Amino acid sequence: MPTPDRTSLGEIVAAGRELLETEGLGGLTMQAVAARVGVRAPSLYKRVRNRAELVSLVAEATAGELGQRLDAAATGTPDAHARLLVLARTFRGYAHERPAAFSLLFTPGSELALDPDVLRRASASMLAVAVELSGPDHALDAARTLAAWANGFVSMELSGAFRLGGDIERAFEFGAHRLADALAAKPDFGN
Amino acid sequence: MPTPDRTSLGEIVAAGRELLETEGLGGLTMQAVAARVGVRAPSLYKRVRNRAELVSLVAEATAGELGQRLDAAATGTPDAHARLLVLARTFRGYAHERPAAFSLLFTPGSELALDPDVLRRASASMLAVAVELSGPDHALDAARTLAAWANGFVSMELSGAFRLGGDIERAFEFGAHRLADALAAKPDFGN
DNA sequence: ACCTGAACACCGTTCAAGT
DNA sequence: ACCTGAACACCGTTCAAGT
Repeated sequence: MPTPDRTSLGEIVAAGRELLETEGLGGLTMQAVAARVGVRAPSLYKRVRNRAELVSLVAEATAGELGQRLDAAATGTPDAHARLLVLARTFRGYAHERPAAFSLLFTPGSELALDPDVLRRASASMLAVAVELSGPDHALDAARTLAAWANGFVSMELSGAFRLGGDIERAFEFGAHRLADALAAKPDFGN
Repeated sequence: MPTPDRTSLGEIVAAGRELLETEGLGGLTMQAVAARVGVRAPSLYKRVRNRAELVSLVAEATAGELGQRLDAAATGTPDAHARLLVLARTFRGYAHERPAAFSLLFTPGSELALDPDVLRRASASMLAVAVELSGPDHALDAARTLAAWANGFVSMELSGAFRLGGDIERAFEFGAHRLADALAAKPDFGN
């Protein structure tokens, strides 16, 4: 005897994202998600294999949203040097807006199962600016340098690792400007 | 009626570090730690307030060890430019050696309670090389740029975020060399 | 075909009782 | 003074039984 669905995968993932941001990853429990969508915990297993898969879907949604923000920011800044600065600030702004989601996405060794296509789209704008700045030969190296710095800076900032005082805003701008200069194509001396 | 101690805080932290590396953070349970030191779980609460404190102590031990490695590597490389490269490679080497401990230490938003003194010592060698390279005015900014890049690079590497092929070794060396150049003091144009 | 209560294994943590 | 079993609240997950 078929029954009308009382929830959906989209609703479940949305509930997971809300709980992540309000209660932290520890508060993202199957029971809390179930309560939020008006169902009992065992019912979630009809849409999701287990909690790990749900957490991965939440992270994937975050990656997609971050990628859209970066794309939107890149559009309308034709100059590559200026665009790198805009991308860096947008990346950091998103992390401040959704710190828990950002932490989840960039936690090292997290065993997340993310769709490669979503990841590709999320990093496309950074790769594009790297191609323009440093030329095709070192584009991948340059993109990885940029992504590593931005990710590392915001991760350390969010975890309170910058404890020696000073102006964090200024440190970020310093890094962004120095990187934009450093990644620009240089004459090739053979390495 | 006093009883001879059957374990110690040092033994407990050591057991925690072993479990972290072999079983992951999820395998670092109070019961597993207790079993490893030959005691029952409730006894651990005589030495440690709760699991969160034990995890913080494990992370702190990691920070201390990493700092020692960096100090040892810095000693004996007087040239600042070369020393930055050595420090970066040592940092990455340690992360590869103890990936789970590294991940724990640098997980953003982890709520770890770390001794500020241990953290200061762990970052001292990076700060010193930044002072030498970029002068006192921008030393803190430069150190943060360097630490952010190194941390971000290794974090992304460990979480498998570099999925576009290419030579990761080369990307690391590229970043290290470009940063060493970029952080060197430049004439001050007023910003 | 979806939803549920009951059950299981496993956590962290507390505490009275042992020695 | 340390250690323990028992107990509690809370997880994730499975499954037979309901509709």
